[in-house]
Amino acid sequence: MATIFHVAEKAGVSITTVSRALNGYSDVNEDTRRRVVEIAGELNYYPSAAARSLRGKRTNTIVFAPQVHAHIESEPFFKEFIGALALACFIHDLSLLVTVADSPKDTRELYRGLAGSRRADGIILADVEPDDERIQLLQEIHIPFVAFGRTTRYGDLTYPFVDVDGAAGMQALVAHLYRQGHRRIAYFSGPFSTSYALHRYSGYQQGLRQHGLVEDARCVVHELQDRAETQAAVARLFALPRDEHPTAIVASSDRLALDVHYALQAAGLSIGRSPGQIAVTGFDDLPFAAYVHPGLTTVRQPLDATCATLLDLLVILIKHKSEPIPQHAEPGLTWLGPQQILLVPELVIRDSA
Amino acid sequence: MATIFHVAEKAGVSITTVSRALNGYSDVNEDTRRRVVEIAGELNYYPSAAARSLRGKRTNTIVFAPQVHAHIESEPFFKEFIGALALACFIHDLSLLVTVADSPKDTRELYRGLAGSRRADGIILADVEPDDERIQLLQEIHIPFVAFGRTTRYGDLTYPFVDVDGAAGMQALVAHLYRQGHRRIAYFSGPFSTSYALHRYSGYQQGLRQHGLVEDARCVVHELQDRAETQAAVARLFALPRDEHPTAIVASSDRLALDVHYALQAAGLSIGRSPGQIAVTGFDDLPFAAYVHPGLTTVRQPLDATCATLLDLLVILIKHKSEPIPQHAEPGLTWLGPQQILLVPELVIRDSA
DNA sequence: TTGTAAGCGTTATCAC
DNA sequence: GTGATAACGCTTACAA
Repeated sequence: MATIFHVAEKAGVSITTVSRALNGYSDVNEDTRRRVVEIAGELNYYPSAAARSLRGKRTNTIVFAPQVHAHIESEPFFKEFIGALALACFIHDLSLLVTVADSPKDTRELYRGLAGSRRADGIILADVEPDDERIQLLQEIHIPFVAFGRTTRYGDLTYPFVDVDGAAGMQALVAHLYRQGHRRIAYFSGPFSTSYALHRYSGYQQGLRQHGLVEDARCVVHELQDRAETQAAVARLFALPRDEHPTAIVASSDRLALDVHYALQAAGLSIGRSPGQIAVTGFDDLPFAAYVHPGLTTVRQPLDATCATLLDLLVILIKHKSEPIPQHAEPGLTWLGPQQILLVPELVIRDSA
Repeated sequence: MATIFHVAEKAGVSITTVSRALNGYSDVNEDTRRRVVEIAGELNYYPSAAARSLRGKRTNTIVFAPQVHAHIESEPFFKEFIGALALACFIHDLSLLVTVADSPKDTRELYRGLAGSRRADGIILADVEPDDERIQLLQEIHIPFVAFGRTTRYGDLTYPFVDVDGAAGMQALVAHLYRQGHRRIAYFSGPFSTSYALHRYSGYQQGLRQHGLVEDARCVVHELQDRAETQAAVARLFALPRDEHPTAIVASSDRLALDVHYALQAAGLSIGRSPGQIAVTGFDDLPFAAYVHPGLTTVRQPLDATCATLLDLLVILIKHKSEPIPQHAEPGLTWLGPQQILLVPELVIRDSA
């Protein structure tokens, strides 16, 4: 494998000159540079990543470290996320390292290891929990990071994040349902272990309030874990007196909406916008949302924009370490605080609601 | 950030001793080792990955390098794949680097760069094409790799791969349909740019032959690109004389099966196993397959086993570089050649067929 | 059982 | 414009 020495030798110059020629320094004779570049090509020379990171302080690598393995397995959304992130990294000419840890303890160990071994310049966090202890850990460790998602205390605990405004998305959904004539709107949610679940729920509540509707505890179900529980919840809903049946069910995610979908069909209820049908909505706009029948009305997370923004932020943090971040204006983007960006999701209306 | 020097200093020993103590060498006094380990813990010391790779010849990193960006975006399967691979890497204590390249030319450049910069010990290939030029490139470059999927000439061009037996899966599907009484079985396929598409199709043909059925060119559609094309193809199918209508449609992937699903419903045709309904099958068993209604009968790719096997193979290749691979027997696993493994997929029967 | 020292392939600092 | 040379943090002969 060719090293800088081989190139230097063949070009008849010193390694210093090779390094400078290849790294675009100005104080190199143009002829020399051309020769060096050409020979580097012939020899198939690429600088050793290890030597570079050892010498310089950059690895040009960032880590995507989702919290729990369970998510990577079961939450289809995070698969989408990795794909978009890989693309964004490619654009930024960064390598993407993907790690998984099973338990919170492993996670701590993982982060410490990542920082200690200087394997990466920065970390992208996901699955942020309402009171995520990783934030503090990373701040202690002193490694640049950007989270996808907010803790509940993001106000005091100042740290960089990008989040999609789940509350706004849910409000748009409720407004849409209201316009369609719905007055009894149920809400189904998965576990509240991540904070986006909380935001989405509060968006639903705000949406109701904005239209003068009152939340009915019997129509709100939290912590739904699997399809069986969802089926039971749907059954309870339609065991209510007939005039108290909800006409729409808002699910906290597309995944859950599918379960609702299934449960309704199993219960012999029809899904859609026509009178007599039950409206169903999701959140995320996963690929299958367009494919189920009827097509799922949902809220699209701007995945590419999210990943691009995450990386933009992270790259700045890595470069300037502690300089303030310039807050530029851009449509669909709100600054909640320094380095704290909120993106607006988009309502996607299909036939289910 | 703590280095080996800090640990050595605080422990009152030389850096050699620290290195040996931490790397589990036998010729270190037990007391010394304990002290070193303890101090390393206190100081939060982790060896620098860069220094390690520079000195030793290992990076403990492998790359997942799917061919084309388009796949990462549009082929849901590869998202699943990354998740499973990340987990397998975690188990092997390896870091997983994910890269994407847009064009074949970029891919060449990417691989050369990966090898040249010694960023990783090995590569996992995916999206293998019938006559994939990357195989030869990687062999020239001399970097250990294992492919997920076969070229058509895998017999002569000896290279390591793991593949799921698509032909066997399709045969099982056809056999299942035959048992259900189907005699006119259509086949819909996406582009033949990857070789698994070819294998699946030939499995369909073999399946027909095994049951004395004859392939009807009018019921076989290839190179389906999007939903519109699929809809048109379905329309053509049912524009045939009534007694020549197929009673089942075998799709080459779950993704395509969803399009078929959609097209049939749009055409007012019902999907399922009852008389008068059209049977539909997929391939992959993506998460949504269980969620669509009716549940999609399909073939499950053993994803975890695939990734585990890929890594087992790759790790051996990295370690022994050129030693022969021991071919151990295991259920559901066939050795096609040295370092060439075929895994058997599993029929998953739901309500769509 | 422990320490000394060489070297992995870069880039940055200085001198020429 | 160019070239020695030190340093980055580690592992591994070799010496003690």
